[in-house]
Amino acid sequence: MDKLVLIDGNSIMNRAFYGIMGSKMLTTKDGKYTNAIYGFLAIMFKILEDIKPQYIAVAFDLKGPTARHEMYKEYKANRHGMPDELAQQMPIIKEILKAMNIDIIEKQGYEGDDILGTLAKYGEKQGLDVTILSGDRDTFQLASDNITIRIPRTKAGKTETEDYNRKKVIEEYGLEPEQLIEVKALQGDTSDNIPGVPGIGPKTAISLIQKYHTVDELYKKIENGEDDLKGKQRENIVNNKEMAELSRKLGEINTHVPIEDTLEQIKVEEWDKAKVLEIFEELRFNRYIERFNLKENETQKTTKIEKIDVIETEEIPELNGKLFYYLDTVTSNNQEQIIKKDIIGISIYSNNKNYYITSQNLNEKLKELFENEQIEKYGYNLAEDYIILKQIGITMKNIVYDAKIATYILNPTSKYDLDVIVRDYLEIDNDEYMQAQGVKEEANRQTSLFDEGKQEEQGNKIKNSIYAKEIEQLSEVTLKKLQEAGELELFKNIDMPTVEVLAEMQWNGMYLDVQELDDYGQELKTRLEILTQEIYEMCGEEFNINSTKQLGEILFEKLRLPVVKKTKNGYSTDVDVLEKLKEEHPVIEKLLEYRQLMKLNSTYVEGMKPYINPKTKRIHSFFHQTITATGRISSTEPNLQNIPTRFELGKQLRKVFKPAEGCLYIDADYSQIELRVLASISNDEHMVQAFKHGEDIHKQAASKVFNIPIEEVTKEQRSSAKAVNFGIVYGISDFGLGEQLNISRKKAKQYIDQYLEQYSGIKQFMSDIVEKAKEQGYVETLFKRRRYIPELKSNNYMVRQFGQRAAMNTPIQGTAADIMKIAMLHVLKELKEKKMKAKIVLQVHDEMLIEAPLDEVEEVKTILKNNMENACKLNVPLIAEVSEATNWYDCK
DNA sequence: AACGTCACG
DNA sequence: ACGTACGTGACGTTG
Repeated sequence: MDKLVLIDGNSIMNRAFYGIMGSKMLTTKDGKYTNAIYGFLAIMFKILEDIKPQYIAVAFDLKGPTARHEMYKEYKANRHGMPDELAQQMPIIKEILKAMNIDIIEKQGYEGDDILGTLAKYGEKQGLDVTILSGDRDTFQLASDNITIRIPRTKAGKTETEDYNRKKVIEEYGLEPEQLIEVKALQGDTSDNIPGVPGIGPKTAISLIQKYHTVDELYKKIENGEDDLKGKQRENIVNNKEMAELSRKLGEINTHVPIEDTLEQIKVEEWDKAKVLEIFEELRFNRYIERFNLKENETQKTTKIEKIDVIETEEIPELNGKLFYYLDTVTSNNQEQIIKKDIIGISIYSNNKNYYITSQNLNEKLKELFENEQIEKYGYNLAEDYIILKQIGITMKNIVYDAKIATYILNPTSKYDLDVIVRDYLEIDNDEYMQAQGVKEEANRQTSLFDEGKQEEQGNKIKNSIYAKEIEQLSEVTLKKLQEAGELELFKNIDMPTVEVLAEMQWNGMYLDVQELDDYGQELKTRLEILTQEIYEMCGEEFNINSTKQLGEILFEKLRLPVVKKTKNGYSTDVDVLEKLKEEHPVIEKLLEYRQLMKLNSTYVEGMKPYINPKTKRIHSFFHQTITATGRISSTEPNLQNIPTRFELGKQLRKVFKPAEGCLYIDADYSQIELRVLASISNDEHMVQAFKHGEDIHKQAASKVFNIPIEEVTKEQRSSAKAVNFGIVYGISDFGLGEQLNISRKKAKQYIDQYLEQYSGIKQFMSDIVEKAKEQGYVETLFKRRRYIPELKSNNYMVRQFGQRAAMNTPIQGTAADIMKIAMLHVLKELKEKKMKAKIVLQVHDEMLIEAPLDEVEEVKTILKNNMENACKLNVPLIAEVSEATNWYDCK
């Protein structure tokens, strides 16, 4: 029997988009998304292989209302349009299908489902065996003996499929496929916003239809009093007859769409191979190009995967001054380690050969390699290696190239798993690479029977050797690209040296007094107990205060407080809302305090404890250099960059962070660094003057915004102007400023207009930078750090607006981040040169914290101040405020 | 896994 | 008519 495959284009694209997104977002060079296309094709090729159909067609939805919207204007009203990243992929998949001569069927006013249904029934009549590929279970109503619905299921990352024909539907639902329409009529469908009958879920709906067969019959029986329904349920069904009937119409797939396409047109044909190849090359779908031999006519550029031959040795090979390496590590359960990994070997790539070194005295070999200042180190994620080596007493020297950092600088808004960057920059698929090596492994297995562990060990050696080799290849490719982008200096002079600074910071860690932390936590917990009881009492019942859902119900339904703001799932109960409700009910104040204490206790007391290293009694946070879009550092496990400071109670926590015995903390803060950067790069006359003359910048802004002499500026006006200054840095919007200052949008707009009128240089800078960003597709910091902003090209207004703000903010935030990095590495350099014992222990964007022995305090203060203030030359002075104290709290 | 909330610069 | 300030990370709840 001939076979017909019908694909629901939108639903499969959706599945593919969300399915592949989690693991790794596929993109082309210029940042276009391709993950949905890739996934769609994977699913389609699979079904073509399985079924080998003679006929195939793909249905897509067109934009615009359908017959269902006419019946019910709320239909799919809860759907927000597909995300831009997906929408961009739709025209491309259609182009590919065209090149494959696969018929695309779209029909204005009809949904994909209707087209599929019509074709399926038509095909069945023509005596074909039909398979519908869809991610949507609604299509089950189409199942018959000759029509099968195939549903892809993602199970633990793997895509499996499940087939539903008439028999399977009856097994699972106990109903004929057509009866599922009746079920949906009662049950409704939240995803399509089909109402159904309130209070009836899937279980009840199915059992009702099993008993009454159809909605029509159900209501007939009720009219005749022949039903055996009771109570609330009967009432609901009776009262919602119209809804049920409407829902039935909405849920039924129309199998009578006027479609002109003939069987002849949907016949499977040969591809236009040249065209398909062209598109696949652009998308860099090398896997598919190979699989379908699309290059057969071209000069056989045999992308034959070479075999990796690993030379196992105890000796260090000839290196030519460069070490391309990848450490072989195993997880350690030694809780005293900062990074719980132990080195068991090292893969080295040199002179086109792969070496794997393991020996009785591996550590000695490693020391010889890594402490040798003559050998340049090339690797991946060296900050981690730095610590792992440090744990066995080795200090890595001459760090030159980190593939993670290089690719981060080339594009700070993507992912940097080694396998991903290898695919992006070398066009190598490591899975395939490994598999190709597996053949050798397979052969091994037959000659001698190794145990499982040995096999795995062998696999790891090969894998690590592939990595070591790829690091060499990556360095060639990315250094060239960095040069082309004008980012090589940034890479060499700023970001690479920063690797060591951050690794040192993690290694040093911050000491904290556990006893004091515990006492602090105890006080919080005692107070929380009391608050909890008080809140229960004032609300007249016990509930989970941490649940916004439950809290919302209590506040806005039980206590009938006015609803200030909504979230997409219900009532908002955030601080802004609670602050506005303070006068309405005494419980609000308690809630605000509860929230504050809860945060402090769970995040900062309990959350901190597990990270205290039992041996050093310190916290060794990770400082990530490749996370932010702007070049800032981020901190995790735990985040030490967001320890409370704005409110006194929270700030107290900083008292538990202390320097070691015989040491002091020296803390240095840049004053207004972002506004100074803005002044400098915009070269705005007034702002530059203000900073040159050491004026109060917010006060000056107030005098300009409110058009009054500087002496007459009130506290409130200064604080409003401060908010405007912040807003400017963020890429201002009248709404945002209004929200922040609790003033009308109109008023906020006045402030902004007045501000930009006065600071005309800033106004100019803002429009120039957006213009430039649109033109080039990226913005740059003073030190040439790039951020691509594809959002500017979006068809979505909101996304475009965001792109504009990012274009304005990134040069400012990013330049400030660059300056801080420079300052840090100069500070560390000087400390090292002078052989001082002082250590950098923390960076918080514009703040640097150093732990210094008493006798070094004065010198460290000078070093900090000098290096921070002279990190670079701007049109305005850079000011660093330095303080010292016996704990972090007292650093002012 | 996503959301709401809240901590920081 | 829509829904917004930039950049982060962690926690608890809920689906």
